[in-house]
Amino acid sequence: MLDIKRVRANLAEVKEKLAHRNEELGTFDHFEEWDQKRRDLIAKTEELKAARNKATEVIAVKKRAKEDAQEDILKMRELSAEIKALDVELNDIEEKFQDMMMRLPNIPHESTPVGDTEDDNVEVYTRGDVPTFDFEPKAHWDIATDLGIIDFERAAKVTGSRFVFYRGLGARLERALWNFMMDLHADKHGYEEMLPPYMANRASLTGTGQLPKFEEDAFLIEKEDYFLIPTAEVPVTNFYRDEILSADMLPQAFTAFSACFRSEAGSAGRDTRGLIRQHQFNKVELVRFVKPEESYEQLELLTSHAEEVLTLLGLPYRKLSMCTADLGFTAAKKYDLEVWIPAQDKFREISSCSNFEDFQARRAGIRFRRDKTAKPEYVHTLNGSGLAVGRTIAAILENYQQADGSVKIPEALVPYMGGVTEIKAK
RNA sequence: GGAGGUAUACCCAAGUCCGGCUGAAGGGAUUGGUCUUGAAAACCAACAGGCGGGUUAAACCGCGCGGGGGUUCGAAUCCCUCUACCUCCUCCA
Repeated sequence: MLDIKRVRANLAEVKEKLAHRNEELGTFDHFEEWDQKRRDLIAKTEELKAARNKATEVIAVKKRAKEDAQEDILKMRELSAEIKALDVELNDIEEKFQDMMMRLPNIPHESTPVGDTEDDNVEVYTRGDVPTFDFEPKAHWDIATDLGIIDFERAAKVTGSRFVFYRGLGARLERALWNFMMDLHADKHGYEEMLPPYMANRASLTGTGQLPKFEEDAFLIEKEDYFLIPTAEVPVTNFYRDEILSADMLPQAFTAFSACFRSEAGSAGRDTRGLIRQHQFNKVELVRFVKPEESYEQLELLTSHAEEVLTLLGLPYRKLSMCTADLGFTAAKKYDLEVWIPAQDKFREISSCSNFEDFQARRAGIRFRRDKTAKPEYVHTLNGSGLAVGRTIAAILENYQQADGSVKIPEALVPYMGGVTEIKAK
């Protein structure tokens, strides 16, 4: 959520900055009107409540002295009714106002390129060598199916479309990958390992920004009103919801493996084949809680941690600075890492690393104190995929495929594969 | 799933039956001070933080006893509801 005072004081500037986002701004046009009405009502009700508090004291004193207070009580009856009516009015405007604020996207950082479409994303650099093949490279779904390590058809039977079975060395490769990633982040990059719940409540999804605007993207367990997490970002960021941390706890970094669940509403027909867009996929997530003044250097750091996974796996990738139109709802700045997918002859997103500044912290109430007597301030939160495991499998299968249909295992993974160096057809 | 219990400030805890000098006793922790070569102990003092309105800043005002709603002139206290935790039974990886 945006800081209401900041929006009020810089309304024209905020409008200008949000205009470059590819987002619906809903009822934002009413900001001034509703903000004023809301504050007027607050002033009025609080004035009456102050009067009520005084009058109540008078009655209490009379009652204690066994005097008659009937006249005061009758007057108070009217006053209370008036307060009640105004409170209803206030709650109504408050609800509309809060809902409007919760549906406003974050303000882009000044270093975020301004743009209108994804074509305006800025390439920061490309790393690694795009492989050349002296044969026609196959798509990963064909490679995997031919090797018998992934079964799309039976998953469709057992569950439905956009689900998958990994089997044999495919399942092993998936497990090897997330173990490799978790070890790298926990042992080398200094993240604390975390294993979160795979369901989260409404307050948590609101805290990280999936709700109220994007409810249709999530799977809901109606009976409990729990959501299947779309990313470990949700439970891990909300770990500190409604808490005040001490400054010496910052920066704090967590890495979490989880399954992720997305309804992919609105993506019908896109990436229908293969591992790129599944309803359930595994991901290793990186989350950082930091002081405001260091969040941009922390974004570079976090992004470099995600990049190192790609580097160690020998996968060619490029780093994009996402423009205002492609930022996502919650981010002030975002880097996407895109891995080379040979059969598609293009780079595809495999990691998103974002600085949310205080946008999530404000929604989730995550604060810190610089010292014992200081006022609490909002932390800045960041996260990034380190990496999406399914898409990494797709990239490995395609980039490491051989003419005979076998796939070499990247060196860094061999120890995690029990020494297996290639996957061959049986 | 069944039966019962609990939720008060950083922690512990009184108050709830019987609504009103309790926005909250008491203890611990913490912070500052006295004493001491230093520390401990002892003693003195401060200690609801937070959110919202308001203000250049203050003052000031409102909210607040797990969350939400209700009754009442007035709610920590009465009623409803939700949530979390605890005990016992049942079931279960």
